[in-house]
Amino acid sequence: MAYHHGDLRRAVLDGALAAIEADGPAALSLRDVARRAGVSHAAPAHHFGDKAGVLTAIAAEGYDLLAAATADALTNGERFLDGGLAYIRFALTHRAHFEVMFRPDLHRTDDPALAAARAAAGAVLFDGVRRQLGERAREEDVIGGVVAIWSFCHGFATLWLSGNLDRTRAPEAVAEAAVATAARLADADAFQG
Amino acid sequence: MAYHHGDLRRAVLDGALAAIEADGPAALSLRDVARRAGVSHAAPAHHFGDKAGVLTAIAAEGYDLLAAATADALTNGERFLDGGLAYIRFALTHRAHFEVMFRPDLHRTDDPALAAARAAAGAVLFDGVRRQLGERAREEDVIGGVVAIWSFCHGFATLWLSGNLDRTRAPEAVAEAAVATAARLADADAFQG
DNA sequence: CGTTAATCTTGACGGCGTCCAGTTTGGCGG
DNA sequence: CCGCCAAACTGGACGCCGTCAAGATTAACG
Repeated sequence: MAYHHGDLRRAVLDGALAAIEADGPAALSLRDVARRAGVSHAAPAHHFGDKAGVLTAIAAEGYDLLAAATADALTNGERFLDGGLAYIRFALTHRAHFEVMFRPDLHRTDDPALAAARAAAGAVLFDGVRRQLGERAREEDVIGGVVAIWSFCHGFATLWLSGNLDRTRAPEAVAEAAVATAARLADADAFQG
Repeated sequence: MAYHHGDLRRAVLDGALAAIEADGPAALSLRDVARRAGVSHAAPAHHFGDKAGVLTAIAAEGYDLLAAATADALTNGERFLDGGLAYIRFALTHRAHFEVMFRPDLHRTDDPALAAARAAAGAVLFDGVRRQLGERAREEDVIGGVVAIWSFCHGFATLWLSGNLDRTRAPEAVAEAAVATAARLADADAFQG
């Protein structure tokens, strides 16, 4: 085994992601990750400083991936919901990233790289909604739209990942059906009882 | 210090809840909880068997509290959304419970008491939606309504708790504004681009 | 080719969850 | 009122963890 690993940083991230995917973020052990990477138990700390550093890097990477995944759908998607479906698809296919990103107690929220990645991903969301609503849309409506679609998609993804939704149908189909139902209920003034 | 604590079970739960509220579930230490309860480090295990046992009990208690909190609003609420606002309010005021309930990797998901509490809370949600839609509602629509309102409210609560939403306004106001915006967008066929 | 900085190792420390054998205590049958 | 049993709790041990400090190894560059 070479003294220098080559790309230990990447290896630690990948090992941590695999471990989180398997057993959740709580069960992550840096020593185990180091062991699997064929490296001493203290090596990871040299690249990330800290366990929180590893999770911070994962969260930042997650925001980058999320921004890339949603950017297309939100700029080119035909429907308001297409960006949302991309969000859901990201959460389900990058479960480990997703679970770390929205757990502030696990990482250093003041990390500059993380803050930048988060801000960029947020900008993608806002711009996409603004574009859907047209340039003359009131800022108030943009915010409302962002909160609405973000909350729905985030909640759906979280509930799906935590096993609270019926998984016999495809997630996209379930989500679309829910939105369609909600739209019909809104039309029928069901929200006002 | 008396050899018998009196109600150590409750003391452990309360101590754990306080610790989770302060630093998140990942930072929970049974030894620390025992210390604060004035009891030996191995005492909690005698009541819960396990750290996962403590978290399982917290999750079950959370589902009971959630069911109670939403039952009123969903049966007596005038609007479809009232139950949802109760859900959000529960999440924000019982943050520790909420954060454990939806993290299956932290507790024993096959625990009978937990499964029963979860099923009861789910039944409250389903019945509330069914009542809002009328007895003649198709099961398909009930499911769609449940997924829609549950996803939105759960996502909103999660995003709020993780610090991703603007907290200068009251959560209920932000949530209602988002729903109103989404309803108008649905009316305007904005979902279809 | 030598020096310097980055990379990694080794060992130590305290804290953690969990198991185990032993101690104390409340409560119940007599 | 007493003795006894089961429940509650203690104290210590074990292995694993994250983190720190000091030293060994290597890559890169003048």
